[in-house]
Parts: sequence; C-alpha cells; structure tokens
Amino acid sequence: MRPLFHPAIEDVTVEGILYALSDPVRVAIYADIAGQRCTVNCSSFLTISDQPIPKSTLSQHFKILRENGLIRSERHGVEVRNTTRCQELEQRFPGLMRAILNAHTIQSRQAHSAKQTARPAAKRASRR
Amino acid sequence: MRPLFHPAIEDVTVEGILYALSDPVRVAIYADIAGQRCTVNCSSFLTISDQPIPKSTLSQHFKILRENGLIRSERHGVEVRNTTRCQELEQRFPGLMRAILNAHTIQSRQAHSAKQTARPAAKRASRR
DNA sequence: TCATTTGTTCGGGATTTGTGAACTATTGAA
DNA sequence: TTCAATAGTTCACAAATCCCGAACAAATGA
Repeated sequence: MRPLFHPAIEDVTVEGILYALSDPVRVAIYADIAGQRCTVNCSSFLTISDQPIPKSTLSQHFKILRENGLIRSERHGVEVRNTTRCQELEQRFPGLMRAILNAHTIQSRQAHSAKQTARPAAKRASRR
Repeated sequence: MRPLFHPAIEDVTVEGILYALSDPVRVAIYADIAGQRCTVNCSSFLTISDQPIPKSTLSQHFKILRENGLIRSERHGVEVRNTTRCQELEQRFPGLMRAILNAHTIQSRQAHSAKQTARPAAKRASRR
C-alpha cells in the first residue's frame, strides 16, 4: 500500500485550501477534527448529520483534505489517525483557518435556529 | 435579457464563498475588484497576468462570483459594473474575506520571489 | 438604419466527482 | 497457521460540471 502523501507546508496553496473546504462534507470533517483534542479516524464520519457517506467517497474526501495540506494522516495498525495541520497553516496564512472555522460555526448556528423556527433552509447557489 | 440574480446576504454560504474563490482566475478577479476604489466591468479581465480568458468563460466566472454573494453587478447601458459586497460579508462572516485576501497576497508574494530566485514554482495538489 | 461594444446563452467535448465492487493490510481469535 | 473482522484504498464507469467557440441579445453612437 503506497504511503500517504503530504505536501510541504510551503507548497500548500490558498486555492487548494479553499477548494478542499468548499464541500459541505469536507468542512464538516475538518471542523470536527479541528475541534477534537485527540486524533480521529476516517470511520467516525460514515454518517454526518444523519446522512450516510459511502466509505469510498469518504476516502476520497480525506485524500483531498490531506493532499491540499489541511490534515495529517498516519497509519496506526489497521486504522488511520487524522490531525489538523493548524499550527503550520497558521504560520503560513495567519488567521485564515480560524476565520473559516468561525464562519462555519456562524453558519451552522443560523441553520440550526432556522430549523427550529421552521423557516426554509438557505439554498446553496448553483455552481454553474 | 433576464435580470442578474443576487442572493440575500443571509443565504450566502461559507461553502459558496470558498468554492467561488478556489479558482485562481476568480480570486484574481475578486482581489482586483476589492482593491479598486471604483467599479470594474467584465472586459477588464479579458487578459489576466498575460493569459487571455475567453469572454464566455469570464461571463461564467462573474456569474459564480455573483450567485455566491461575492460581488454585486449592475447593468449600466452596454456594460456591467461590478463591486464587492465586502461590508455585508464582513457583517455576516467577520474577518473571513480579509483573511482570504491576505493569504492570497502572501502567496503571490512568495510565488513572485520564488520566480526571481529561479526555484521551481509550488505545485498545486491534484483535485482528484 | 447599421456597425460597434459588452456581455449572455447554447452546445459539445473534456474533465471531475460520487459510488459500488473488488482489493490490500493489519489485528485478533481459534 | 488459518480464518474472520476491521479499516481503508483503488478501480471503473455513470453522472455532473467545466471550458470555450459560435451564435445571440441589448444598448449606444454614427
């Protein structure tokens, strides 16, 4: 099994970071890992907010987070442990990750309260 | 010709913003508009850093920036004038746009100095 | 009226993405 | 050792998206 590739911190790009976090599943994963004290394995995310994510899809998502420099993954026996590269990223792009995670929190809070008051959920703009 | 759609600020999502800015051409456009004092029309970007961008592609890029809430576009006669929605965005997601633009600046500066010292340019990680 | 300018829409090929199926690697139990 | 279970990866292919030339629409000015 080929080793897990991690880019050097100076090869990490803004576009790569933004792209990786532009997917709802991936921000959710990243936010969760960033929030944890300990490491997290992939299978913790087989369901995200009651939605099942296929294993193969999850694997791709982790690959994208990893290859764009957001997380570090290490094999430990049968599982892979993931941690964020927050500190390195903070050095390279000060304030960026914090701002994104903060925005994400604001948005989830709003989505949650909207749900409670039975208003229709905000619609995501088309990508086309 | 159908009117230009702009989402209400509360319908703007983090994912949408990150997606819109995860493309090098689009950040370049956004950064430029944000840097200008006055409004900018689309055709100003028919070439970006010596690279020609087809008109139809450019139109799509503007549409994506607009429909994800990053810019506001108004028809004025034959042309469309674009401005950022910085202030609204700052209210909704404090610090986000500034952090992204700042990261972008850091990255361009590095790319530029790397070019000067003839080191190979940082490679973008694969999207797959 | 007609040409020019500015931008949009359409159609298609090329590229990316999502996912089931098959696979690899490690662990633990019999 | 052998076998089953667990955790992920890789493959292949359908579906979705992206890019861009060609055709079009709307406003302006000669």
